Amino acid sequence: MNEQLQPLKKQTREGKSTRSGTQDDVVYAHIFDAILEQRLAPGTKLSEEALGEIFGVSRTIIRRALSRLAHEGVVLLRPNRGAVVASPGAEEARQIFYVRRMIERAITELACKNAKPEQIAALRQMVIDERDCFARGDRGMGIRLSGEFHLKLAEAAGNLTLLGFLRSLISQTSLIIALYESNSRTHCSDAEHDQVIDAIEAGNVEVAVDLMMRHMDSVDAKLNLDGETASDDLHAVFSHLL
Amino acid sequence: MNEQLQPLKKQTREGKSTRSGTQDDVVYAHIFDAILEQRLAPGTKLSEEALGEIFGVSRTIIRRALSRLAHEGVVLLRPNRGAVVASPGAEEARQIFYVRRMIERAITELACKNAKPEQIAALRQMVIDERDCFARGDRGMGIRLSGEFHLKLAEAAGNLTLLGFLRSLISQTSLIIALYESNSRTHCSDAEHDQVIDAIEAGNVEVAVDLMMRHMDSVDAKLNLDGETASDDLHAVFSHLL
DNA sequence: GCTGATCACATTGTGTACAATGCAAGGGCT
DNA sequence: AGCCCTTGCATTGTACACAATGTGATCAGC
Repeated sequence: MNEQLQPLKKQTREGKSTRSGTQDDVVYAHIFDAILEQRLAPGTKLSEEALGEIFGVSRTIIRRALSRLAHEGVVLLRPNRGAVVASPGAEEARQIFYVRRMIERAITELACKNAKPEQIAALRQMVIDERDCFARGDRGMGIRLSGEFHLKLAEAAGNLTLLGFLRSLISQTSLIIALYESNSRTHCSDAEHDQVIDAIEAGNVEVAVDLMMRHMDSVDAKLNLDGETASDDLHAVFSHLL
Repeated sequence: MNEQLQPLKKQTREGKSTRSGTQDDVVYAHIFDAILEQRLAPGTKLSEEALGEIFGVSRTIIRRALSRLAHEGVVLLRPNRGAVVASPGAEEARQIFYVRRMIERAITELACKNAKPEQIAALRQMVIDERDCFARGDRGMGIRLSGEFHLKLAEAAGNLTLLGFLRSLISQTSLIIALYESNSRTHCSDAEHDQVIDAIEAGNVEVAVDLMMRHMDSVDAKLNLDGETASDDLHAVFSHLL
């Protein structure tokens, strides 16, 4: 998925990001994907020079990308110490899930009111893509597509602020899932996504919210935040107060 | 509070921000304050070079500060076109208030459970400071102190994610208040803040949440988002599709 | 032998120069 | 006279060089 390490000098690939140019979007996306796909373990140091050499850009670009990632909570930026992949502890994870649940509830309610038919169609397509991805066994991509489904839903809700918040939440949630997932089963079971769409299309707010909440339940039911997380947790503790 | 426009070269003032060095914090705070105090009108172009000369730092610092401000929604960063002070439209403002109401409800609930006595004491002190500020007629400072009260409350709630979100929301809310406020009366009436603290200290969740929601009501009751906002709104429209 | 400080290296923070892009004014053409 | 193209300027985007800071190792002292 990311074997091209050429200079990628003037890649005009059009991302839908709101940022400045184009290059930092690419770098940002690559690092982000790498984290979600667990090719970058939490606590890993992200050297600016090394990344710059890898992507063929200067540290300026890397720095911007890291800054964005830090603001979204998937990277920890320590002054004069460099950046590391964030490693949220169990308590932090619980807090993030608490907020996400709240946001998702609001989004579901709003989506019932405001979702347009074309947006619902797009959502259904996303579920299909997601299913394909899981069928192919592409784990990292699956996590990301699950996230994008929820983002699309937030888009349909029509509240830009909520959309922005959810983007940040999903980034961190994905990281947490990658960290604490106990069962290797599907993460967001596509059936649940489908059911939510049905309820939204029918405009049934009560059912839609209930389904979404159950969906959230099933997500963090797959995590074992309570128990000890073996060496990972210990390592996380150390890198945390470091 | 911000009259010093000397080079401020090596100011070692220790901010509690999570960012990198120290300088961009200062620049960030100054620009932010200027926006809240309406010394920078919405739509105003924020030239990097000009700001750099004003603050005696290079464009690098300015750029970082603008990036932060953009991420918080008080500045709009247009690729290759520079940065301008954000000018949220009425609908955008309504969405922001909707989300803020939701977040504040959650924070109030959590604060009832988790607030420690020392934090409550700090909150009471903030109300006093706030009152002083309004008594002195310092409008911009008053708006910011009102915001900091809510932030302190979020801190007491003990959820870092909510705290981060509220920070962003307050920034934008303050901007909106500065834009759409109709009455020149007090913004967050300190009496309301005091009542909320009372309820939280008593651990009465129902009352606390109810008071907070009334507080929110009284805040956006002072805004006239519905009617035409005279020339300001028109100007906003133009700078928006620009 | 272990603890302590000092020095060298590596990495990040900042400033500046150059390149690219967008905008505006002026002139030529229709 | 109006429209379009070209050219020049202003501003942002990027890269690089220097300065500051943190880290680790070596060595002296207890």
